[in-house]
Amino acid sequence: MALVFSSGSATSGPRSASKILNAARDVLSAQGYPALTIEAVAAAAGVGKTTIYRWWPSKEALVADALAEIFRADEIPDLGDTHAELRQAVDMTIDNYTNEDMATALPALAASLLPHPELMTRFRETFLHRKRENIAAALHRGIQRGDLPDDLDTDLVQDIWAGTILYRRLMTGSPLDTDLAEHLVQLTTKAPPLLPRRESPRTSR
Amino acid sequence: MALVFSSGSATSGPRSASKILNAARDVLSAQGYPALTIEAVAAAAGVGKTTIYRWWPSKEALVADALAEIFRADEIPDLGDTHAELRQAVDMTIDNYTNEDMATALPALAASLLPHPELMTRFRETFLHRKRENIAAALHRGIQRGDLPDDLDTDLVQDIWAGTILYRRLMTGSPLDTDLAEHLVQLTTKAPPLLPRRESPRTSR
Amino acid sequence: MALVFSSGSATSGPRSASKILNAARDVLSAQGYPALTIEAVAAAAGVGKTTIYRWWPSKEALVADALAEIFRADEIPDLGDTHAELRQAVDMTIDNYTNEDMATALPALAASLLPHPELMTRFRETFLHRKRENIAAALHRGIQRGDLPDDLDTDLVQDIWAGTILYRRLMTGSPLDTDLAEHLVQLTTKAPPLLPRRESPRTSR
Amino acid sequence: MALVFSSGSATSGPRSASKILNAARDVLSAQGYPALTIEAVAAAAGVGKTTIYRWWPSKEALVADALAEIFRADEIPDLGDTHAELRQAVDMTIDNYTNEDMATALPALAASLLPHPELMTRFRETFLHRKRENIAAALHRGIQRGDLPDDLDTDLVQDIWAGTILYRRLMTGSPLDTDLAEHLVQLTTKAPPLLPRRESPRTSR
DNA sequence: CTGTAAGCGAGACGGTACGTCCCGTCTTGAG
DNA sequence: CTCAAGACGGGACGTACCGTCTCGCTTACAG
Repeated sequence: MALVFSSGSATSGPRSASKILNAARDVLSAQGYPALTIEAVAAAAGVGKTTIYRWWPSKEALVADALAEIFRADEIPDLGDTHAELRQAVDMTIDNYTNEDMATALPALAASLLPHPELMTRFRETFLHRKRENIAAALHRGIQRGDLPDDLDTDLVQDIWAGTILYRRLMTGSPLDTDLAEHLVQLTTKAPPLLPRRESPRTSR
Repeated sequence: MALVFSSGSATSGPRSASKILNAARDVLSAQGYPALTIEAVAAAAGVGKTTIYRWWPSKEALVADALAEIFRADEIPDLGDTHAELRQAVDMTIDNYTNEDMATALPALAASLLPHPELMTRFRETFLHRKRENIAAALHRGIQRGDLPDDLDTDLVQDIWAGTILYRRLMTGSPLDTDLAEHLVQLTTKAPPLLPRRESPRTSR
Repeated sequence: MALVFSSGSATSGPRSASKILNAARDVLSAQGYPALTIEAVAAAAGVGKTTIYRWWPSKEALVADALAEIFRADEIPDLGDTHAELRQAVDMTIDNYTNEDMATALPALAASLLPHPELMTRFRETFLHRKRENIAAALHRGIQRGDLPDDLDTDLVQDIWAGTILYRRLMTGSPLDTDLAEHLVQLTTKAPPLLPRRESPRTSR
Repeated sequence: MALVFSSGSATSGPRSASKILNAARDVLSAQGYPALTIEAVAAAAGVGKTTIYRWWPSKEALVADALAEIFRADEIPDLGDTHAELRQAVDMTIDNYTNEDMATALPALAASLLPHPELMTRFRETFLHRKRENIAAALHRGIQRGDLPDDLDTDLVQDIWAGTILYRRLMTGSPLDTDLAEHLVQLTTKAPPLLPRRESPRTSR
């Protein structure tokens, strides 16, 4: 993922981009988000502040690029097993939020982008789009196999998955364990829970 | 809700507490979270900075108290209709995150409290505990009525509800409409998706 | 001379004014005018930059006040001896420009004020007015005694004295010794003025 | 005058020397000395910063060369009239300091060179030496004609002339008019010198 | 002709200082 | 005696230039 928040053209990227992004993550891990100042990153990277400001318009953009590099959005391989694939999808999301830096910084980042719709859009595309596409592909395979309902709302499924995980991380502090993962998967596969406008087809509790 | 983040004894509350908390919300609404500085609140409240620092140890504590006053955690009345009660619970959560100030400031607040477990605990108790108790009461009524499974994981239900709503507000920007509310309610009432620790009874994957 | 370039009211002057002005002169002496930065003065004074900027609008104003405190503008006592009084006047001027800090910083200061007529006016009044008044008083005593011509242009006399001294200090580097002082005095009192090393007071050319 | 402050050999001068020196004066006239930065000159000259640094070691050296090109140091022609020749000498000095750029930049330049004796020496030679030689020649003609005292201190005369003019320009802001010029000339030739607005009473040249 | 190296424009780079904003603490003066 | 007003030491902001450093691109001379 190539510096989508940097203002540099794709080709003439900053010479010290990786030095800077690594330093940003180092500072984040070592001292936490509040200590993640541009000056601290510049010092940690052995770089002038100017160089950072030359390529990233704000701390937010820098953090976004730094996190984007470690945000997992893997393709889900076709395992022939819908349940296994969905577990892999959920586990990937859990991984993303279990990562200390990500959990610390992502919500702060999202919160600080909220008032800037244009940046928010870039943020969504960078962080979420690819991941959601990949998971949607797995869900569609499940539908074609007949393991999932035809009219499954793949966006809602993903909102529930990621939302629940984020919420536990951010608000309740409940554990993100295999139990949770399994629950979230079964939420999709079992019964008719996520079918829009249906009269519970195969449901006979 | 009484100033749980303030360091003052419950009785000898600050004389200008409400002036200050109102000013905090005014600044938040008018100029956004980044502009919500102690100095700005003091100026808006016509109060010395000292007075604010006397009662709240940090900007976070002040914001927490300011938000706590407008965070809805109503008791769900016994309507005799499980579905209606659950909709009321979900709608209340949606209301909380639809409020502009809340949506702006709550995630930022939570993110900034993450590294301070002790404050985080206070935060959870203040904001979530009462609301969750009230919703749990409604869920238990549903269980007793036989409308919901005996072993429903009421915590997980609430994590899913609030998580999905927060996630859409914070990350995807998708609408929080009645469709979503209905989906979230049906997720709980229909089929067996949210039963904890089961060996997926009638499922042959 | 009380902080004429500071923006504080005369009464509520900065608490750390003298600490700051001393630090400014220390930095000037130790490291020279180019190193005389606001940050360096703040550090040397053990003071925040803010405190300096609160009271002085610019480095120039600060330097002006710092120099004003050591700029000599003494009253010339009535010695009954015109020649002695004028020597005292010239010596005072030489003293001012012999002082290393003054010689270094005054011309730089004046040069940097040139484009700001309003500041330049304040500068003139602060630095020159009192001194010139005092010297003019001595000159007028000389006129009344009949030692100096009735229509002596006291401004021009002073411009010549100070100008020659400044010019030597700034441009030619020639020494500012008693010879020069005597020449400058005799320029006013006697003719012909520009003969080197002579005793011959009223020597017919 | 050939780039005495440039570090290039006289022969292999910079191709764009005049472009750069003109640009320097343009910036000086248009935006003042504080805005006279290397980057601004480079931009105005359509030249890379490197090119400037290749030939001039510092901003001071560049400014010195730029000013040297417009600093008047003409030979005083033998007019057969001492008074007229001296007026020409004084007028030339006044011209030099009446020029807006010169008055702005020369004192700043001299002040900034003060702590660098080696550069200061080069500066004096470049700017002053030729001019002083030429004026000294005129003074010597006056001595030979018997219009000036045999033992006139030609250096002191020039220090007084230039010093008074510089001082008025830099410090008092008094006008540099023909009255002043005449006074300064008469200071050398006659006594008593410092009477204002006289019709040269005892003067029958 | 043509290669090749010096001179050049452009501007990235590590830095320093700027002047501002806000922090959290301390001091003062009016009611 | 309280408390608004705000001075204080400090840290980070985002900007402007500094002087150094690659980059390719002329361009002019040597082969």
